[in-house]
Amino acid sequence: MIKPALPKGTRDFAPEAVRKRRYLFQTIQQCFEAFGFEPIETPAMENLSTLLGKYGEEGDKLIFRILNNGDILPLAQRARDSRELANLLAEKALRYDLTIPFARFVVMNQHQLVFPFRRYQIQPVWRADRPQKGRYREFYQCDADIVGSRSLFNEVELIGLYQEVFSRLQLRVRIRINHRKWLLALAETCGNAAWLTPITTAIDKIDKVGVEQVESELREKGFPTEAITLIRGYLELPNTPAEAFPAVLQLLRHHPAATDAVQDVEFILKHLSQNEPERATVQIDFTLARGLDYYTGTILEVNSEEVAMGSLGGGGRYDNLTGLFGLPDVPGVGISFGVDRIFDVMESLHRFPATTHRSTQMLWLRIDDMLMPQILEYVRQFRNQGISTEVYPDAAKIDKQLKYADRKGIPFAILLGSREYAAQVIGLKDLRHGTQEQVPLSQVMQVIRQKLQEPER
RNA sequence: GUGAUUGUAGCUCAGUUGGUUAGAGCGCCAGAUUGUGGCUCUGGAGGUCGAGGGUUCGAAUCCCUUCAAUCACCCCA
Repeated sequence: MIKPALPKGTRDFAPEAVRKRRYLFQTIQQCFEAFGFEPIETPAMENLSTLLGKYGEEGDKLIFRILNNGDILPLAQRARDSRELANLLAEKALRYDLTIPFARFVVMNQHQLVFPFRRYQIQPVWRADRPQKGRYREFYQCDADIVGSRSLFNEVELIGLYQEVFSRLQLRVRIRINHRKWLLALAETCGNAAWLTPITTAIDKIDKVGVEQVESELREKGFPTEAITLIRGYLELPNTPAEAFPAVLQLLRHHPAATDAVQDVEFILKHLSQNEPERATVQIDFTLARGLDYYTGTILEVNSEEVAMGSLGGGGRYDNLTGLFGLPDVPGVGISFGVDRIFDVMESLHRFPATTHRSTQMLWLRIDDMLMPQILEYVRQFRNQGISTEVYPDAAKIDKQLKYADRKGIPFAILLGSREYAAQVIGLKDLRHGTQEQVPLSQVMQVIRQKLQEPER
């Protein structure tokens, strides 16, 4: 016997979880559609070469590779080390995110698409990460991107989209915004543009480890004292727009990139809707880094205000994503929703609406098989009316049948046995209140339909 | 890739310095009630104590190895 088990970091979803997840997908999808985004889908697997090198060195390690079919031994023998071996034996890989496959899609379909192209995509992605809280090896992303436009109104739109979705889900979140050009200007002001990556990965940790740790990490990596002083100043920048913009410009000595970034972020904040106070707040966070190498402008990240959890979504602007696939000068900006984490947050806050539970509305009990033809006919009629209906299949005791209805949360059970038939009625039992009434056979459809429309008490 | 913690019934967990036949609650099945769920009562089924090895007269308990899960780091949604 094989012990039943799942691969690490993957999950089954029971009926209730699927209903709740669908609620999230539907909410997000409705918002995407309301904002005029169009759906696309791409394959679960891509050519390995499409994905390699797009997510940084760490990212490459986390790509799930698909072993080639056929006789792999001769190929394997040509490899000189395990890295080469891996690339020889796998030509395909599972997609790591939705953005790179989207870039490939845009290049391959560039002549058919209408630009600026707004697309959304809701599909699973796979990462060979070690799983932990809020982190899975198979999870869904819901992406919305706008490509073919440099306008900052796109950023304004996408932030509005975040606000709309989380407002509909009744989750309190904080949207943080930063700009890659500030980080670039910081690196250059420190003396070396190549320091961008070590600086950003170091300061990204500030929330967790604090300023001291960040500084000691930089010192260990051999950063000069002046650079560390500058970075400390950067970390201590105020975050209200009125103070932040002059301060960052002064700190970075009016570096042209820093000036660009100030203009961009100022523009975006100015155009965000101001008169809806219940919406998620947007705040400048100079320490927000985000790993993915392709971002060049604005970067965004969403966090719950209510539950400690990794980010619920993120995104940013990339000015040359399709350039990697031979189509230069297609700027874009996009955001992603992490449904699996949003699910965990909603679940821990019991924030799913009650309507996600119910499925079957009524159960017809199997009491007297002589009457089953008639029961099946009623069932057919109710189903045609869109009322979700079941018949208990086994000739079990009534209490077992009722227990089934109770456990499944079915609100109504209907008894039609020989006694009822003799009186030309059915027994209509309301499981929620424990009441039962008799309804004449001639009025069954009418009375029950009315019952189901009554508001729940 | 690195580190820590935990593995006992379907689930959540007890289990004494190593000592007889490993327990509880919940759940499941049956009965009390041959046509009425939830509540109650009675009874029953269900265990390779994660796996393998070692120490011992004797191991769920001590030691070693291994596997798995969880959490944290790195990184990320």
